[in-house]
Amino acid sequence: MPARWLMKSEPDVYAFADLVRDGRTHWDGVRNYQARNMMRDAMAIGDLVLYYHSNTNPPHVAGVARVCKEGYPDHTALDPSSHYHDPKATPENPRWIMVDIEPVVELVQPVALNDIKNDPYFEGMPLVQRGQRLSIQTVDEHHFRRILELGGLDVHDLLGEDA
DNA sequence: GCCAACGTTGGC
DNA sequence: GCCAACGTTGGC
Repeated sequence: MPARWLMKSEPDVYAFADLVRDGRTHWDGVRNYQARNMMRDAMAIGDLVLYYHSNTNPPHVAGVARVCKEGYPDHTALDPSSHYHDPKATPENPRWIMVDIEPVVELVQPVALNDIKNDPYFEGMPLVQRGQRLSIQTVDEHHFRRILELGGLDVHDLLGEDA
């Protein structure tokens, strides 16, 4: 069973529509060890991702993406001209890791953070926990499915299951 | 723009 | 290894 994830992006920086336009992207710029470790150790090709828009009103899940390349060095850490440059990164020890993702489908209806917060079904989901800032989070299967439903998608169809 | 929560840095 | 200072995240 592939794992389920949630990845945050500010739509002004890189929205789900940008991912759809590009067809695929490097998830560069992650500079948090917990998030890095998940990309390095746990994310696998085929894993599905809830694409979450943060720092927008309202914050919401916008679409579904899929991991299409597993963890490898984030070259922006080595690039002095990059906003994500890290002087402590070296080619021998690149320090930061990224994965590639590709779009699967946009939600028919975006699922707002508030709707997730107000639904007891999502109790315990990291996204709604106080102080949770991680830009990459694991998502339980039942939470994942419920988000897709609320987003107006056919879950069985999307996951390739018999109805 | 505010600020709570949290992570990182670096002096000691 | 402690912890104060500082930076970032991200909802509101």
